[in-house]
Amino acid sequence: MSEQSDARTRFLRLHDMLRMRICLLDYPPGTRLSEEALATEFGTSRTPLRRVLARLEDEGLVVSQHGVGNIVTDIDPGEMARTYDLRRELAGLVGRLSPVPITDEIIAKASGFLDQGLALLEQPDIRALAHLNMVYFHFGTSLTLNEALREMSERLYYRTARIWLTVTPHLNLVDETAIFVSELRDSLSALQARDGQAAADIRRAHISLCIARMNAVKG
Amino acid sequence: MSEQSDARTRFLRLHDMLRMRICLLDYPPGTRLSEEALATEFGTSRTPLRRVLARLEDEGLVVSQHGVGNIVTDIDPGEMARTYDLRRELAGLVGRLSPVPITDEIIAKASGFLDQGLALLEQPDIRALAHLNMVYFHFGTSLTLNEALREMSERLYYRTARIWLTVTPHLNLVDETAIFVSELRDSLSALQARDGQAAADIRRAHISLCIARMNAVKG
DNA sequence: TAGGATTTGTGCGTATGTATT
DNA sequence: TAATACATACGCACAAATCCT
Repeated sequence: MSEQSDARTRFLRLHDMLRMRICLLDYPPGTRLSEEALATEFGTSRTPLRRVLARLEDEGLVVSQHGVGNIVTDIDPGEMARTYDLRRELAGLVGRLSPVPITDEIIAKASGFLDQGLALLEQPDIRALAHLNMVYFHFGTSLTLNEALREMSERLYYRTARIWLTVTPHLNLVDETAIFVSELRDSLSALQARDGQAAADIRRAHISLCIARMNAVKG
Repeated sequence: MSEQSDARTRFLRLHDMLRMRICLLDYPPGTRLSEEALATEFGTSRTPLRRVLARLEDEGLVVSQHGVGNIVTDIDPGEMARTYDLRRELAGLVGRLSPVPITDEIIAKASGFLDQGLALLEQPDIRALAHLNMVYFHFGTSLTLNEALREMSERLYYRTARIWLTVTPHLNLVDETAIFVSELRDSLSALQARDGQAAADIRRAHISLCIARMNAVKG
């Protein structure tokens, strides 16, 4: 079985939680993450938390300064734009490097995402939209067997996830939801045609469009 | 100035040293890296070393098992092949995503690498070749301003650096050196023409050829 | 400028897990 | 199976750095 050691399980859980809080802006840029406060909250000592914060620092989500604190990093628009450029290219590669065969199970998952997206259209919620986008992104990377491509894509996703949430309030939430739903619909169509490359190209195109919308807000 | 805190400087130094030892096969796969032994060697306690080992684990170079040790990871040929596939694509992207203008200084550096390569032809040395390859790789990634692309490329480089060293003994060292020198020569020519995309394409092509040579050994 | 409050970094003793005898 | 040896994981006390008064 895929038993995990207790320590590793806790590490992964804490890392996921903190990363989620950062990416959903529960901890906006500049927030100080106190080791002692978090240790108290999670019922551990500082030591395991320091391991988690170290990884978040490696991932570029916090910076740790001796005598100051663990500070959630700021979002540099220029760097975010360049990171999106790379994410766009990686999204296309998912269809070309070791793509998985499209199974009925995959199509069912895509169909499920579309249902959830349609539900969000009825009852728009930026936080739920961000969460669905995150889960859908993982689904997208699961369509390649190239482990390195998956890892890099996800790493970059979490580094840029926040910028979308900060910009969307300036856009129209309903519009953004509709755009996302149309992506889900296009993606499902491509997968139903058993065309993984087309599905990847659709995600690639939508990243391009997302970049354009964010640039429009900036300008 | 770019002052670094003492702790961070030490962390980076230890991380570089251990990563180098792993990638140059001073620590072959399966080696156990004892926290206490390393702490004694570097004159620290185990705590800072655990931070370094944690990062090496995040990078996929070691796995840490409670009660067992920090073990240098094994090299899975299939995963290495897929990682090389991605490295090849990223090498091409360096020429397209935020490429730096080619300056005389850059050309001078490339010229210096060629000189060092030629010196290695006179006196072949697999270890020196591996080291020059590493420095040249960093030079290659410095030709893009896209930070994420640089980071991902380097991360993947260190993950695959070992497979080349394990395969080369089965190839001909002089031949491999000559191939590398020809890459340096082609790269210099492209840069002298101020064509960064051509330089990136050359690196991309050489990664393809390297994959082919390694596959030939395997078969 | 100096000093105290607060934070992260370090060192070490102990708990916990693993492998071997 | 149990006991022993030895490894990493953890918690805590203290050192070092920073900030504010």
